[in-house]
Amino acid sequence: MTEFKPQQLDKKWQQAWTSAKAFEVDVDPSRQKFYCLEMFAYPSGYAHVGHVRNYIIGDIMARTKRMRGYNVLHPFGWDAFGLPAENAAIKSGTHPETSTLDNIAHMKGQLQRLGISYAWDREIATCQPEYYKFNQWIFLRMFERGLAYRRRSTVNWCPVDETVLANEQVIDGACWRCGTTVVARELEQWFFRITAYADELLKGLETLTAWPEKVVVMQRNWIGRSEGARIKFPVAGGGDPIEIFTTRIDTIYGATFVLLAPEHPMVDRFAVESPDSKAFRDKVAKFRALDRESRLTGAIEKEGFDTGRKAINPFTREDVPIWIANFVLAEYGTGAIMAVPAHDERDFEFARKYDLPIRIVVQAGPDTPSAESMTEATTNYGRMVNSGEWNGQEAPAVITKMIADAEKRGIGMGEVQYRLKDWGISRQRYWGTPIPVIYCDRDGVVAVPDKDLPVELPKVTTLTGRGDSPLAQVPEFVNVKCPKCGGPARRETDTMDTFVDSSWYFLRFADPHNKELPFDPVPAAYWMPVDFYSGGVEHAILHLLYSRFVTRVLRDVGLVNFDEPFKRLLTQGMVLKNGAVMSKSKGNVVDPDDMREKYGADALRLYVMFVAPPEKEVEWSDAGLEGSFRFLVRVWRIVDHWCETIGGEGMPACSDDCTGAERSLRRKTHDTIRRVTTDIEERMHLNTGVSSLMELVNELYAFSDTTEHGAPTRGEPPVGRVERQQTIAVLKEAIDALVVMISPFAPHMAEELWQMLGHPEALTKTSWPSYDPAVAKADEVVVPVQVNGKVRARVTAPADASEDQMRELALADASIRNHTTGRTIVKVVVAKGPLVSVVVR
RNA sequence: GCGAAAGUGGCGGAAUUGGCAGACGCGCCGGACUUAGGAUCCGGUAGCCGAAAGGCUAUGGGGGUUCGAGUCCCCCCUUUCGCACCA
Repeated sequence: MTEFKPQQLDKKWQQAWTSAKAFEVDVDPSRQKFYCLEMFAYPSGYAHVGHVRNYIIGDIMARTKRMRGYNVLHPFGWDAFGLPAENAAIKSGTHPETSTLDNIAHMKGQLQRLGISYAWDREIATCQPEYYKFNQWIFLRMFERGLAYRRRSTVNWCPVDETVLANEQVIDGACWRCGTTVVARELEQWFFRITAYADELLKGLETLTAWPEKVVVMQRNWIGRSEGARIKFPVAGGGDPIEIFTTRIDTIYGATFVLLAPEHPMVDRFAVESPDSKAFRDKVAKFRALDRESRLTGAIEKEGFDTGRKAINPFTREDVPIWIANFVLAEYGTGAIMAVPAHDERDFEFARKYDLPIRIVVQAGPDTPSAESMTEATTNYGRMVNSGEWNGQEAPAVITKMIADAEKRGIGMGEVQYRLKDWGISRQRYWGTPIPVIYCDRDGVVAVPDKDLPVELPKVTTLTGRGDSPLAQVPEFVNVKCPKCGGPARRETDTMDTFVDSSWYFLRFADPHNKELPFDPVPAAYWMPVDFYSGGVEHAILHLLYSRFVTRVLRDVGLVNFDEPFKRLLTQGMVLKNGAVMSKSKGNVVDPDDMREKYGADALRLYVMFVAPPEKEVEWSDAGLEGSFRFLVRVWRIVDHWCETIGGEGMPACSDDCTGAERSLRRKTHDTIRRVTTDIEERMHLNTGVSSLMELVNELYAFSDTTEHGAPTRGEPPVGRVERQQTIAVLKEAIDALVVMISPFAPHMAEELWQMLGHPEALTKTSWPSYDPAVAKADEVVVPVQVNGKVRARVTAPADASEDQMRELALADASIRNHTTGRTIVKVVVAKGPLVSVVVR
């Protein structure tokens, strides 16, 4: 009897794997590859069980696929740039690089102690010049293609902290740090033209059949494609016409006024031309401020005012008033809309408030409400009325015709609008990738030549969090010679959004040490795309959309030969403690190191997989962890009990000469192989995979009870011995399979047991057991028999019984006869399952 | 407000294609072993009626389709998540 000492086994086998380089891999075109990836980590300093759940999920997949014969790439890295490290530096004075590298070292240790099977030779950290050099390289390729460009844009600005805030850092319109109301500020910003790929990103979603539907829908909505028309409304009194965007040109005869966003360029002209331009301007200014706040805080009362000007509806040729409204968005469409109060809820609300005319032009139902009596807009498609020559036609068919008509008359055109906007990547921050651009008075915006990459981040020692970009305060960094003319020039001092770093790191893993290119196309073509990607659903849009975009850009650059980087996606649920997400500030963190010290890495791994399916949120339970530990001890004990008798090489294989109990154990073994394999590989239901293994263990205990020495008990258990060769063979088959299949979950224990069973080769080199359907097939089946939908009896039938045989057996059963005598049998259904259903009257 | 997902024992959860509801685990109850048991092994455990055999009721609520519904359809309730004036 040997004792299960998980802490010792953890160390022993982790060292063995490292020195054997068990998880390092190379390109091997003769073998099928499998790229298993978990979203890399922000090095916050410690990983709690919520984080490591994701890594364990990936590790189950990686370890299983390895034993299933695949050449498995399973790398890990660090999303090492970012605000928290910089903010910590402002507070504590520790340089972000120091704290980041310390954090990485600690977290790496945590993951290694959990036995996650990473190819650590491929580890990357985005804050290393060797990595971010290629952020810059990719930026330059995008710059060359016009996909990286500069323009003024409005940002969130905190006037007290004197810095730009990301949208997520604005809480109810105020700065998250000091509570000051955020103001809009115009800044020159770099953008990536993701909108150029909008249609492609949308279409590509259709190919992502192994992604959660939810994520696909979120991306689709985020891209927000809508087809419509751009229509010109001439302004009475001359000048440029107002262009509006609409998806409902079929309602244009009901457009009784036009609305402009407060930021619309024409507003300033109207203000100048207004009789009281000061009052006009004041009202606009109020709206502009209000509008910004409304978008940050949510809903706000619709307000507007009449400009006093008129536009001409190009279809009705009527004069319609032009108003300015706070709910019209400047950044969507043309920043101007035609208002159709009868058929748009928002326009209806606005028209009622300001007593503007309402005209019904679509008859959606049999009732015809009057404009005066209607209480809400009717937004459905329907038959057109009050629409001149178009009367009687119906949307959506008529929409194409009307757009064609508008095009013919030169007053408009069909147009597609997206909700998706270009990706602003400038950050007025220190801890990120410098944007590789130089500004020269003579040559303007000049790209840093490839040979000068990387533009290294200088070591700034005093970070205050105030003022503009910290890099602007480093003269040695800022002042350079223009690469074109050699004259004095200035470097760009903004850094890149860290989402740039994470939008291609999965490609770098294919070739992580390349000094010339982000990666060589050949290994990338072998390893990519990622076959299995898991991570938090919070990245459903940003990271995953950016990655899909950058992958396509690199395809157009010629580095990759596919469109979609992630074949299968799993969004794992969070681990809660006391009903809340774990966080340092809440003090409800479960530290994997504590759990591991108490129960060992395997029990923790097993518990986290057993408690619920990976997608689901779970509540942490110490008792549950204890239960998983007990199960491992139970496995240990039964294997230990038998290993002397069944272990070693050259043992006989199972034959057909089985007793009933042996048959039944073999059946269970093979059925378990089938279930566990599909649970892991196909369904990713790791919890039911574990429960199948538990059933097999229960069966092994029961089987052991039938042998002369009984099941193992604590104290002085007898070593399990049997004489019969077939019993030994059947036990060996079951126990070997059990140990291999439990190894993804409990790799340290499994390796030790495998060794105790006398196998000379490490488990990491072993093949997954194969499933024999003939063995798993039962000799006889229990057939439930229903009478009028209720199970009244169970009859035993041969496994290959015909429908007729089953029907006869069912009707002959005594208790079924009790339910059928004196009644008429209307129908007997024999269903697959099998199951017999009798209908009586 | 709109959209999506979910709701199953005391608890976490199973039920793969419309076919035996509650696998597996936690907890609880009992037995064995024991000086002892908070260890281990074995057994029981949805609720109600019944001595038992057996029966009845049960997958948020109400209807429906079907020989048969946790699963499909309609209405309602609750929870969670996403979007939130995108014209």
